[in-house]
Amino acid sequence: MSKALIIDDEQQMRRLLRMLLESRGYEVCEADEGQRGLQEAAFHRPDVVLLDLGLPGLGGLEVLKRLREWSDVPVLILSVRDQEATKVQALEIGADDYVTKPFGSAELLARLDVIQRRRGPRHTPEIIAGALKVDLLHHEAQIGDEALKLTPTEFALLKVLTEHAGRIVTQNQIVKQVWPGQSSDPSEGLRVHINHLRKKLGDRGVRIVNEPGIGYRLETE
Amino acid sequence: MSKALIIDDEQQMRRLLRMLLESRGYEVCEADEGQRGLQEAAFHRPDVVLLDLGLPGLGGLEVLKRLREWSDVPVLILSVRDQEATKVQALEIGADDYVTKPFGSAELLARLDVIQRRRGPRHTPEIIAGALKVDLLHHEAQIGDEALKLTPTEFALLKVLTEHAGRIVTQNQIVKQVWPGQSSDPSEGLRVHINHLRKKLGDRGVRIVNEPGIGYRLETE
DNA sequence: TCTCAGCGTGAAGAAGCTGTGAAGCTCGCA
DNA sequence: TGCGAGCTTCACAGCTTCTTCACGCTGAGA
Repeated sequence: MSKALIIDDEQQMRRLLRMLLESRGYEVCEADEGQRGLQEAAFHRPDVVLLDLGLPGLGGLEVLKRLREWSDVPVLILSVRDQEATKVQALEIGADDYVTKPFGSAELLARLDVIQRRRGPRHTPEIIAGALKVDLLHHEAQIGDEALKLTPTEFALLKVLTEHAGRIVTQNQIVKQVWPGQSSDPSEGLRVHINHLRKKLGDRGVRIVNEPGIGYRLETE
Repeated sequence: MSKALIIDDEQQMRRLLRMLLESRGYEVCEADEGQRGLQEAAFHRPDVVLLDLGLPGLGGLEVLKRLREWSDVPVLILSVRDQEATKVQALEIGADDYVTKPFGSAELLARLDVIQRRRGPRHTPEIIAGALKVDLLHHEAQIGDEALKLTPTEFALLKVLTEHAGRIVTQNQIVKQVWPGQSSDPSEGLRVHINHLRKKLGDRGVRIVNEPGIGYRLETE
């Protein structure tokens, strides 16, 4: 699942974009101002950034320039300005696309797909913790050179734990990510899946530790 | 120096584009019709393609689709049509950008730079995995010396699996690549085509393994 | 020692997914 | 118009995975 960062000062627009992106399965974070946008980008490591040009304070182009100093993340510019010079400038600084408001939602989503697709097929997103490697693109996990055969739920569970390896993840956080949009409480089933996962991890230097009353923590040697 | 291929039926437009591109230092080749465009692409191996949608005969979208079967070359669509549905379709099939005529020349050049910035073209018209060879240019597949007689859908399916041979490809990824720009859900039919493909592969050291709830994996000996 | 909340574990039914044959549909072609 | 190849849809059996339940264990607190 991809993470998107919206940097736009208009709340209306942020809400619209959030709805659009979430309907596509994106995980969304927002910033209403340039400086904060850069912080969010550094913290959340989004897979794609939607950047408004007309920001107060630190302008959109300036944000883009600073972002490009340390990140290759695909950036789509949103702007009311339809002047060619502005577009060219943004694209030259390192934007991946430039869409003028108002825009069609389907086109926006399609262009988002394109700029992420273009990132290069060789780059496979993966999380590593000790000897454990979780390959998000191929839905595969392995310890050392040995592949783990996991069911979809077990994989999602391991992913959450590995993302925060070494730190406690609360049951609430786990349940929210593994069973999104669930109304009934699956924390009963969580125990069962933790059990299965532990068996499959075996005794190979990766273990799941319970923190009573709080949640679980993934430990590696 | 980059090579650019222009596929457009209007001579006026071709001349304009050629001037523009050559002023930027591109080496330019042209085609006035879709079929010829594909031949030129295979022969000259351009670094970027400018494709007009309104081609007579083989339409622009069809050209794009066929090109994408064996090449990752960046493609910029030029069109007089400004309808969102058309744009979305083109982008989903594999276009890298979509510019409506009339366009600003500086913007066009900037967008050309962008789409070349990221991707290294795949100029390998065949994929090999174990005893299996998939020839993308000629639409042929063979195991050992024995040719497989495949339908277009089966070929596309085998192509996706072979590109990631040994690794899981999710149903989502498969569907996106085999049925690009499809709105209805063909994952029902996916099972059927997998079934056909398995029968044609037979027992010759190449098999398709299901990973329940996730996708499929091509295994070779 | 008793009680109780939280956790681990096995088992079984429910729910969902896959393989497969067959029927219906579309489209190009003669 | 009829034909055939290929694609899609449907139904259903068999299998995998998920959920639920029951029960035992442990450690903290009274």
